[in-house]
Amino acid sequence: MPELPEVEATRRHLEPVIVGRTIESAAVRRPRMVRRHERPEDFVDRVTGRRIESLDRRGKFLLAPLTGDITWVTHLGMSGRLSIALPGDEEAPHTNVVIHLEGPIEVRLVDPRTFGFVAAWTPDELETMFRGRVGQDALQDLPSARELAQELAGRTAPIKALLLDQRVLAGLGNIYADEILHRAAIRPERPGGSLDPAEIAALRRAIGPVLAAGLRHGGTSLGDLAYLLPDGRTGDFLQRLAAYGRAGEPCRRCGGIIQRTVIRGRSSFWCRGCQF
DNA sequence: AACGATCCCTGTTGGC
DNA sequence: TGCCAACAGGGATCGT
Repeated sequence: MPELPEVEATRRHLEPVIVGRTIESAAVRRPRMVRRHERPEDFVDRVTGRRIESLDRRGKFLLAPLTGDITWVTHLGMSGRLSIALPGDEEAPHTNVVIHLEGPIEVRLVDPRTFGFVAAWTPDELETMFRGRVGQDALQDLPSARELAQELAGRTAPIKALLLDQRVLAGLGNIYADEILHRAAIRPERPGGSLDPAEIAALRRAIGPVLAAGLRHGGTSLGDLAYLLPDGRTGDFLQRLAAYGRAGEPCRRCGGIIQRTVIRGRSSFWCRGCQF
């Protein structure tokens, strides 16, 4: 499922192809995929005729500023995928939004579970939507250990839940949160405020390498809902996971058995032997 | 304010 | 073998 590394892999794949091109039209096949607009047509109207100035990312959001102060925003949800195609290419099932660019080429949003979405926002709307909802990017703008300590101070929620909270840190999802906690040797159910400075430092140090490894291996793929790179390759990071999905298997670090517990309704995998 | 539960959605999985 | 309930999860929303 697309977390920060998968979204960044998508960004890097699309950027050289779509930046500088003008959006000629857009088609919304699943109205639900357009969020924060009164009508799906409002999204279409807002993006049509504008040129893509860049392709950026914040957390799991892809941001494409367009000429005329509108930003095309895309979130992949949990099963979303963006691909480049030529008009006439066979469409994958669940192709829910198609952006037609000059060329002509198409950007297709395929998303079976429709948890993803697109929107087109003004700078004010973007600011309003992100303020209080999306924190600093976990890869490009990682907060210092001191800043993290301030975020965690006094918090009673499990550190796992806080890592998933996009306001604390933007970009982590269930898989990478578990991997980061394993690398940092911290149990997921520990109250955020119970972490001492050394543990917070270890947690912070674990974030970069885990995300970089995910990015290096092309993202994580899970079964048939596999995250697919835009050109169709599957990532091989799944086989390299240390904790996620490995309940009952031996820990690669200490040989202990990986446990599965449910935190905030989400599966959490951790090692009883080396996470404290 | 912080926290936890619930809901949305559909393809896959696992148990009988 | 076949069927169906359970499961997966990011983010919005709501109740406490």
